[in-house]
Amino acid sequence: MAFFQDLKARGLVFQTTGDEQFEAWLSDKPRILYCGFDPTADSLHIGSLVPLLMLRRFQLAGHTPIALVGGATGLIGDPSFKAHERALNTPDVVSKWVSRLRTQMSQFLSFEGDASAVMANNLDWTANVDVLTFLRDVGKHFSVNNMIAKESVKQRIEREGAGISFTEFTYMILQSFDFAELNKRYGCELQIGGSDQWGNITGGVDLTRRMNSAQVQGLTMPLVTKADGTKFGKTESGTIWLDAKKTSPYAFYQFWLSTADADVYTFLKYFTFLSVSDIDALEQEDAEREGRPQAQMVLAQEVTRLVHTDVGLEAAERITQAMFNGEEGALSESDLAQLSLDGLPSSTVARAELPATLTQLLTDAGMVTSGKQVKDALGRSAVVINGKPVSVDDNANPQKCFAIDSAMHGQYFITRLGKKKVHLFTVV
RNA sequence: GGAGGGGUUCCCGAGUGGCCAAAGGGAUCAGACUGUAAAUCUGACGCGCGAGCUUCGGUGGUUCGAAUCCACCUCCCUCCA
Repeated sequence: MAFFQDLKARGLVFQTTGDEQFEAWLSDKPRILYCGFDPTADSLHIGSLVPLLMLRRFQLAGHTPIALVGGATGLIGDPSFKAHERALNTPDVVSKWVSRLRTQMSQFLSFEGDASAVMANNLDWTANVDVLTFLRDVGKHFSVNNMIAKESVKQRIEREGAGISFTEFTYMILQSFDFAELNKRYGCELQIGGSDQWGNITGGVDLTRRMNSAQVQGLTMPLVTKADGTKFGKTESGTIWLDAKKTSPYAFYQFWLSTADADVYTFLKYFTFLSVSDIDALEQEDAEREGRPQAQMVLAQEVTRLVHTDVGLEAAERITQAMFNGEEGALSESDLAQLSLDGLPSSTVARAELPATLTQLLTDAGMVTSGKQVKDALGRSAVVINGKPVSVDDNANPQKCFAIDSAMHGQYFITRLGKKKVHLFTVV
């Protein structure tokens, strides 16, 4: 299937410039494109995965991707569809985040061959532009009338109780300048981004035409949404990050594994490189089968492998296998040690230092955020230690719950809270 | 600089002297049902095993008693200059 047709079949094309002609333009010859990522944290999260994988899709199709990290724009803050003005981060912090993101982004692209990827940082061409030059050469091309008409800032302008600073309002100009600059430096002629970036992208298209007399294009991808309307990418424990130190491969794998049926085939198209026909076939197969679909597992495997490589995937699968196949009693001592290394949440406590209550212990271990939740779970027999449910009466008696004779291999206690939370305690 | 309107527990949003740890909705967590899914129902949802303790932008004050009244401060919004 032709590249652009494939993107459309995956549902990855939300809007493009040039309407009908876009496809012909794209298939005409290899193009140079870019996508920007602002440093708003010390890691990217799965929200950035769609555009990141999109760059890779383009590269695999023979186009040259430029991954831009927003060392400059990150200092300003993108107001697009944000309800509130945000606090500025210090240059120091932003520059640290920039270097983290660079490393993360580069793992998804290839830096070899004809379509070798390029890494760029917009601070390189904005840091030394003085205000007057910027206002005269760049700002003059923007009509405030047009800018305030953009949907992306509309709620900030119209909404009661909100507002927008000049700083954030200028963001669009800064990003537009990036496109013009990348066009000049690298011959970049396409910018891609999430659908919330449409306003910024068209701003760049206009500016490039005015400053460089060049016609460039834009393409946006849909925002990832869930069928039940809740926010994608967040759980109780927070954001799902790409950094293994912030979200372990196991937690990452589990996140994808619990995708709702209503979303899973869409996500397979968004987040994996499996062909659309394979995904459709899988959907067909799942529909004919009784019980649990295979799709979630395929999704979890594919995405975990993409982000955390085979090593991370294997670790995640080892834990999942051991914890959710009802065979935890059969685990050997070395298996248990491996689970901990693989990223199963675990901690070591000295027997003499066990706290007075289970609520305290499980809260300290990070299984829950408050003792109340443990109490609630205890009342429903939802706390299980080495296969044995613990009751409210045992709360004040951890010594009994973690008695040596109920330990696995003399010191291990697999503690579950609910169906999904597992923690390995080593009591010595 | 002037006039007015706001800042409530993760989010939205009620509450204008005691009945308020604070309505309602959302999110989240746990249970039942299932398939580590969805939907539905149930429970929890500031912290604490508990007695109890700490909250309603901040600091003081009035009062037996304040999220609610007063003063000052701070941040945000709207309009005027």
